[in-house]
Formats: sequence, C-alpha cells, structure tokens
Amino acid sequence: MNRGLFRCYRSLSTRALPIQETPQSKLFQSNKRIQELGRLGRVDEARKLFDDMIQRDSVAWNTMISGYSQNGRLEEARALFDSFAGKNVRTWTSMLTGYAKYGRIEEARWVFESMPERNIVSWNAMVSGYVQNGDLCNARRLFDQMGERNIVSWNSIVTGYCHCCRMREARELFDQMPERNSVSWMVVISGYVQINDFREAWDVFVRMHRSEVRPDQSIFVVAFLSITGLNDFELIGSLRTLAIKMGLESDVVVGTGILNAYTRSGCLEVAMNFFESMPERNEFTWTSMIAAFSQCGRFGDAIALSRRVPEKSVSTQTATMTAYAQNGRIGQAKQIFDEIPNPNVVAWNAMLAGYAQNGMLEEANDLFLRMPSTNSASWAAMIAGLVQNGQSKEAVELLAELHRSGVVPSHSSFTSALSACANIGAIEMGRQIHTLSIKIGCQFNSYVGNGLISMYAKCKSIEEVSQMFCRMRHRDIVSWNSLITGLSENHMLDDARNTFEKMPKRDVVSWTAIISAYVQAGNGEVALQLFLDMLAHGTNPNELTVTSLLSTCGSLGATKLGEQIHALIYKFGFNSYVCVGNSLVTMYFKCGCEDGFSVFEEMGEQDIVTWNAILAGCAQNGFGDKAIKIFEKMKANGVVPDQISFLGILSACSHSGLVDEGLGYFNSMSQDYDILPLVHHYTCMVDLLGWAGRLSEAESLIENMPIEADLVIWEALLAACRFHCNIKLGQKVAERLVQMGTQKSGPYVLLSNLYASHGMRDKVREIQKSMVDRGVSREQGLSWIQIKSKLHYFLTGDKTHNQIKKIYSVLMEFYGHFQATGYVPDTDFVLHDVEEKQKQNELLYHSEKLAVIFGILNTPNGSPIQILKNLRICCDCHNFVKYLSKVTGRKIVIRDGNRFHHFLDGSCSCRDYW
DNA sequence: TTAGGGTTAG
Repeated sequence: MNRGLFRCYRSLSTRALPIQETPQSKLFQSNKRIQELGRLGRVDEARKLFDDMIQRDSVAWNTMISGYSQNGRLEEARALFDSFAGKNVRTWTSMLTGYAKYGRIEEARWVFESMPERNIVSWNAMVSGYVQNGDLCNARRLFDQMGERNIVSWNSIVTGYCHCCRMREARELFDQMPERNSVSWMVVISGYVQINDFREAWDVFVRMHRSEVRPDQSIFVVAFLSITGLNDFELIGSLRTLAIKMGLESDVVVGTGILNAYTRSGCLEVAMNFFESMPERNEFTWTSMIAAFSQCGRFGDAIALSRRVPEKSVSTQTATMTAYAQNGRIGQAKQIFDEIPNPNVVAWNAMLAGYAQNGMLEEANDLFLRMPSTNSASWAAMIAGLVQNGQSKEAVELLAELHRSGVVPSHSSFTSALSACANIGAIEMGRQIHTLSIKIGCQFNSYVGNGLISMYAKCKSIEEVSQMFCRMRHRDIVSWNSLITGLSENHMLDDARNTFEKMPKRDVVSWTAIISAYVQAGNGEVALQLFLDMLAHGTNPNELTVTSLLSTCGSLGATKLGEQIHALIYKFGFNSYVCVGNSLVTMYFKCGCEDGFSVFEEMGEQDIVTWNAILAGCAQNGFGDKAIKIFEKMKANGVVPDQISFLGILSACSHSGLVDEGLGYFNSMSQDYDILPLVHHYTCMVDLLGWAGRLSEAESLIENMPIEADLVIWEALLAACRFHCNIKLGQKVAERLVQMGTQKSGPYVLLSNLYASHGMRDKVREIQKSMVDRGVSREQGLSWIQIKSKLHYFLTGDKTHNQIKKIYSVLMEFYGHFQATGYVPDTDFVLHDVEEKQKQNELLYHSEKLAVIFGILNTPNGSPIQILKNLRICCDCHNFVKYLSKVTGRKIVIRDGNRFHHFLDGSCSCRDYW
C-alpha cells in the first residue's frame, strides 16, 4: 500500500514539479552530458561543454579525461590529466585504462606505478590491461600480488587464459572462484567456443542453467554460438524454447544469435522463415542473412535480400559486395564499394579479397597500396590471394615482410603461408613458421594446426605429421582428413585405412581421400567398393570427387575403373556437368581409349576446355589428321582457340609428322589470333622440325625466339639429334644442358660415352663428377598394367613380383628368338664403363618388358595389352615390342612418359620417331 | 551478435 503511494508520488513529482536549476543540478547535468557525448565518440563537443562550464568538480575532469582516453585521444587525455591538480584514484585509473586499451601497455604500467594510492579497481584495470595486450605472464603475476580480489579480478584473469586458448588453466581458475556472475560463465563458454570445443561449451552452459544463474542476453548469444558447432538441430529448438521462457526471443540480439545458429548449421530455409518472423531486425540481422545466402552459393537470394534492406549500412553493403565478387561479378562488386560513403577497413578488405579471388592480383595489390589503413586481415587476404594464384614463393615472402615489420601475423596469414610452403615443398620455411606460431601461441588453432599437418604431409615428413596430429587436442574433421591424405600421399595405405576407420565422423573429402589412396596404390577393386560404400552411407560425391577420381584413373591408365565410374555418373546425374564430361574425355584419351570421341559427341554442352581436351587427346594418341579436322570444326563453330588449343594442335602435328600443317598453325597463332607463342609452343615446333630432320632450323628457332629457352626445349633438340645421329650438334646441345644444370641423366651419359669413345678420360671423369655433385641419377623405370581392375607394377630389374621367375624365363625365350632374327641390342644409352654383357642385361630387365610379358601370360590369346610407363620407352624395348606384336599377333599399346605407341603386326604408330 | 582474411579431396 505504502509502496504504491510512494510510486505515485514519485511519478507526480517528476512530471508536475519544475526542475530546480540549482548550480549543483546544473553541474550534475553537464557531467552526465559529457559522459554521454564521450560514449558516442563526440569528444570535441564534450570538450566544448567542459570548457564552457562555470564550475567544474573532479567528476567533470575525470569524465572528460576518460572521454578522451576511451576514444584513443591519448595525448589530449594526458594534457588534461597533467593540468588537473585535484587528481584522485579515478583520474589515474582513467588514464591507465586509456593507455592499456590502445596498446600502450608500458605507459599504462608507468601510471600504475606512479599512482599515489590504488584501489581494487585500479588493480583490476592493470590486470585487464595486460590481458587485452596478450601479456598473460604479467597479468597473472599482478593477479597473484593482489591483496584483495573481487569478481572482476577473477573474470579478468580467466579471460586472459581463454584468450590464449589455455582452457585447462582457465577452467581450474573458474572452478576456484569464490563467486561467479553471468560474465564469468559467459567468458568460459565463449573460451570453449573459441577453441571449437562446442561440447564442453554446451556442458558449461547446462551447468550454469542448473546452478540457477539466470541466463542473460549475452549468455544466450554464446550459447547459440556453442550449439552451432554441435550440428544438433533439435538443440537449437530447445534453446529457443528457453529463450522464449525468459522473454528474450524477441530481443533483436538474441534473435540474431538464433538466426546465426540456423544459418551456420546449414538450415537456410528455417533461418529464412525465422528471419521473416522476427519482430525487429537490425543491421546485424540483415547482414547475417545476406552473408549466409552468399556463403552457400545462393547468389540470387543474397542479392534479392540486399534489395530489401531498409537502411543500407557499411556491413550490409560489404556482404552484398562479397556476394557479387564470389560470383565473379567483380565490376558490380566494385560499383557497390564505390557507393559506400565511408568504407571501413573490412569493406576495403572485402574488395581486396574479391580481386584476389578472381585472379586480379594487380588490382588487388594496387588497392592494398591505396588503403588508408590496413590490418592483419588485409595482409592475410593478400597472402591468400598470392597462394590461390600460384605465387606461393611470393606469398611466403610477404609473410616474412609482415613479420619483419613487427606486426604479429594473423592465424589466416599463417594458414595461407603454410599452404604456400606445402605447394613448393619448402619444409624449412614451414618449420620456421611452426616455431613462430608456437611463440605466438596459435599452433593449435584449428586452421593453423591443420595447415601444419598438411604442410608436413606434402613435404613428406610423416613423423612430423603424426607428432602434430597427436599433440592437437581439438581435432576436427579437417585434421583427420589431412592426416589420411598425408599417409596416403606417402604410400602408407594401411595406416591411412586404419585412420579412416577410426574417424569419429566422415565427409565427402574423407571418402575421396581414402578412395584416391586405393586408386593410387593400384587397387581399383577396393576403390570402387569404397565408392559404392560411400553412396550407401548417404554421402554423395560431388563434381570434385568425380573429376579427381577420373583424373587419377587417367594418369594411371585405369580404364576399367574409369568405365565403372562413367556408368555411375549417369546414375547420379553428373552427366550434365561440363567439367565432368571434360574429365571423362581426358580420362579416356589418357587411357589410350577412343571412347573419348563418343563422350565428346554425347556432351550436350561443350566449352573451350572440352575442345582442348579432345585436341590434347588426339595429340597423345597420334591422331594428327583427326586433330586437324577437329580444330577446323572448332573454329567453324565459332569457338576461338586459345594458347592451350594451339598447344594441342601443334603437338598433334608433331606427333604425326605433319610438318607443313604444324608450321601453318604456328604462324597463324600470332598472325590471326594475336596469341604470342610460349616456350611450350616453340618446343612443339622443335619436335616437329626435329622429326623431319630439319635440325639446323630447329636450332635457329631456339636461338632466335624472343623468350628464354628452358631445359625442356633443349632436351627436345637433343632427342632429335640422337634420332638423326647428328653427333656434332648433339654434343653441343648436351654440353649446353649440362652447363644449365639439368637433372636428367641423358645428356651426361651421352657426353660421357662420346668422350670415352675418343679416349678423353679427363673429360669423362669431369662429367661423372658433376653428375655426382648435382645428385643426378637415372630415374628408375616403372611400368604398370591393369588386369581385372587391378594394377600390377614393375620396376626395372624387379625381383619382387610373385610371377617374376616365370616372367624372366618367358622373356629370355622370346629374346633368344628375337636376337636370332639378327637384332643387335641398342646399348647406346647405357653408361659406357660397364661390360657389354651387363649392358644387355640391364636392357633385358627394363620394366616395360617385364610388364608386357606379364600381360601376355595373364590375358587370353590375341587380346590387346596396354602398358603404362613413367619414362620414355628406349629403342631396345621399342624394337622388342614391335617384334612381340608380330609373333604374338596382339595389339600392344604403351603409354610412355611422352606419348602413346600403338604396336601392331611389327610396326608402331609413332613411325619410330618419339 | 554482423560484414573481410584461412586448413583437407584437385
């Protein structure tokens, strides 16, 4: 009753009685206004008010100083601080907080040390200052020195451990706290979220709820963040119910948290329905929804939503801009960027990333240099852009520059730089980055940690891979996938399989990795079975799975497996993807199979890649005339050939000896299409002229070309010299190659033999020494054959295959007959200082001979045989296989490191030139 | 609480 009356009186008093303008109340009003203006960042207005005041008390001074220091105007804060004679503990603390907030921790400490008296708030400010500046050591030391602590002191130190991802210690301190408030709970929950330990985050939330602490707005926000990582759709619903109970669901901040939980769990329809039902939306809400659409590729929805935004802001515009950029519409992205009145650093970064992701590195770099201010994300975007555009070396250099400039690189910069190291096999640099990441304390950040795993894997250091994996406490699916990939890339198939079986969860990447491991190991049966298992588990392959599998089949010549996947492609509707069709064409041609033509015919849509794939296929298989027909048809269809098309047609001409046609196309390139030939195009021409014996023309083409000659083009000329027995030019070219530091053994062997035959022993020794010095050794020959979707591998001189005895005895038998026909083994390319007999033996055990005999033994009489080889076939084997094709009546196809050889009835499709 | 930068299959 009384209370009711009192309330009535108060409301009457404020409404009815005039406000008394006492000097005291005027002072109070002014102080309040200064504080308000300071909070809004309108410091100059605050200062004007301060200056106009007739009377100022210490509150006025302190509020003004705090206004300056909270807004980073530290020099002005300091000037006022110095001129204020009545400094009290609050004055000193305001100054301290300002310095700490803006990274000037040394000056903050100086203030702390100089304070005439300190209270618990100043101690807390100093502890928190250290925490904000990442100096956990000093924070903890100070915390331990405190005579008296309150809940804020505890919250600050726990925050410090959370920021450094040291959750074990954070949790210990949290458990020791004499009392906790909602901030304490929030800090710990978001700490677990930060290290992606969503389960623990959720458990802490549940514990808090049981302890009868009432969850507030910010607790709900972190709780929704934590269940995002659990992929538990129902849990979102339960938490929503709780939010409704607490009357917080209609709160726009909590609502946006709920929206984010839906979008990040991939429930875009539910998210959109929720969005439409929200009673209030703010800038954050709109931005989240636009970004969600754009991130999952729903470009149209993102743009449609952006048009409905009632009041555009920098963040909504930035999200829209990113949607355009990710769709390759960089022009429209730029237009939006130009419309933003005051772009902030995030908007600048978005534009920068847009350029970089669209391969426009020059524009990106230009923007980077023009940015009014950059932050770590700008550098990260630039580094990532370089990596994505194949400039890994430059990316690593940029990271080094960032580090040298004294800025601490962000997690993303580390991650991208590690990927760069992986690309170029720079393990030492990778290790240095690892050391740096330990120093900064981010080695276990999930991106950095996973980046380290895959860097070590790609650099073939499997010990460091498993070390890193074991040390990471919070492994996600990417960590597991990286480990599997690492193991399989290092040919540890059993370990890869065991790891795969142990995975807590698998996604399409995990399946693709293990399947590729089996394909690579030559076990197509298991690979196909796993592919079917994946489908049975409800994991759908994507274009990437299919194209990468096909590409592996192509490089291995695994035709059977390729055909089986082809059949499945129709079943799953992948036939409408042009990239899948292109992969099929490439796969078939790489397997020496003409089905590539029919796939091409059946494709509903063809792009330039399709045409180029078929041209390259013709080139590899020696279908020169067909290539010309296709090239002409392509032009007739209005498809403009590019550099790659010309590479295809030129190489087709050279593989079929179509000299005049090749010369015509080479000239047409620059004359009709304004395409400047690259060194690869010139190499085709050297092959072509070389084939025709026009060696001096080939030589002068190299000498006069406007670009620098590389090793490959000289090697092509050397091969031509050797074929046409032009010793003089051959010697000159080989000497040049040795001088250029080639790693191929051919030129060394040739020179060594040449010098030896002239008795020039010193020269021989010199050549052999440089071979040793440069670590040049003959690459080991490896051939393989597929029988019943299983690959069988043979190394030169192999003794391990279970049929090897039988293979050798049959081989000797054929070889005996073969020599009886008058054949002399061609031992030219075997090092001169070994015995003639030994040389012959070396030739006898070449891997392709073993594989071809194995094929004859294990396939029905008369059926064709296909062999794949890593190096170019040697002359002796070429002759031997010609002979075999005649006496066995079989078609024998060999794909060597350079091209296909189709052997039939004693002759080869390459017309003995390769 | 939002927008920008990052790791795994190729």
